[in-house]
Amino acid sequence: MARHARYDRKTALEKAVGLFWEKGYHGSSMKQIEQALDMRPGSIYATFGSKDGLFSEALAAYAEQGGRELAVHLQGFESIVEGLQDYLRGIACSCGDENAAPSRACMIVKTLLESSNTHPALADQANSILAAIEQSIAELLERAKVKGELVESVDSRRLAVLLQAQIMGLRSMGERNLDPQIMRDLGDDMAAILDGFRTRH
Amino acid sequence: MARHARYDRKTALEKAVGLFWEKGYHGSSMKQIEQALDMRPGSIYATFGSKDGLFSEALAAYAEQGGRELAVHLQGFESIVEGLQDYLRGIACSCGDENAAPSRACMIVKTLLESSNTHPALADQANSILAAIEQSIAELLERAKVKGELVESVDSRRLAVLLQAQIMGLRSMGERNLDPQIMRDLGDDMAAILDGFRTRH
DNA sequence: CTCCTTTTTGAACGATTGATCAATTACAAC
DNA sequence: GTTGTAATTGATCAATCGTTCAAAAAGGAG
Repeated sequence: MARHARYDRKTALEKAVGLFWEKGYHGSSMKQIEQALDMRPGSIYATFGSKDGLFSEALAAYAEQGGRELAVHLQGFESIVEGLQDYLRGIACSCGDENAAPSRACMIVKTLLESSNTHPALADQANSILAAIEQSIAELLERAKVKGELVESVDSRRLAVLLQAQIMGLRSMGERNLDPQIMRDLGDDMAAILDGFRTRH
Repeated sequence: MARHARYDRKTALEKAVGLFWEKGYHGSSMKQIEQALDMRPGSIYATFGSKDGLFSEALAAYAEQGGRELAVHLQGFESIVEGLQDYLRGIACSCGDENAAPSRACMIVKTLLESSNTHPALADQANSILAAIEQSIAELLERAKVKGELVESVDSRRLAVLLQAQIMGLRSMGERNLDPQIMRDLGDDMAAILDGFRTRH
């Protein structure tokens, strides 16, 4: 046997997520990456292959973590719909916090907009992730429908797209650094949109 | 007197908008800019000062054109609210067209997300433009309220933010290249949100 | 300790970045 | 045609880009 790696792959990836999420793909130079990961070029290339490879893995890690967070969040709610509504309000609130995260906007959307006409491989990856998220939301809504939380006429896929667009808009709006109260109101208003599809008791 | 400029400033700016809108700030190199504008570096720098200066002017031109398009669009409608609803549906439709525009997503939002943590000057400009658009929408909604199209309880500013977030989400979703019918449905659903604030006769 | 393997290092690579400027070209005035 | 002014050109700049690799360093096995 021989020397063991000084760097934990997972830890390094988390740091990469932080940098890429904050500055984007083109906005993060290898020099900044070396500093953020505290790794020298050779180690980075031996571990991740290329800047593209590192970014791709970072994006995947970001998406996975985001999915986990949503799942955990929903566990705290009896009602799926109320869980989703609170999720929207939570995003709106976190956009008020200063320095809570590297960026308020979603890294996946940032990647999609940055690379759609310059870096097809990254755009494809972002698109796949967004499609998967949409699918997850659609399944959640379908379950909510079966549970009787949503009216029978709801098209789960269609409502999922509407909901995903709300999240995109909300988090992009967060990048504007508006007054926290304005953001809270926006979160409430978006949550209220779902009320229009709920069953009343 | 002497030689007159071979290039029309306005025409050059339109071409710059096309390139920057498509590829973003970091994604557009001076070489590509030279090609797109059919101008050599010296002429570009003599006319616009720097890449930053050119981008800034291009972004302003984009915003102005967008504002004009909204105003023209609304002229075709008796009802302000119906005009806004049709505006949303129009965006959703144009996202279905292939190659209709350099990009489906909004150049202002692309700029905000790309530069918020890397290029403060550009981010500030994007933020100012978004604030101005929000203000315009708020004034439109206020007029609609006075006209009796919207219920008395509507907070124009707050609804303007919700509406702007819809546009952001809708156009970002457009970048996903979804089925045109899905996009049309999304446009309809977003337009329907406004119905909740309308007065019924 | 001596080997052997693996990881880390940091100098260096060619390519490309945004930007500059002296030389050239084109036009208007006289 | 000559002159004067302004615009255009394209080679060229230093800096930075992502990437490579030979050499050094760090452990486990014998």
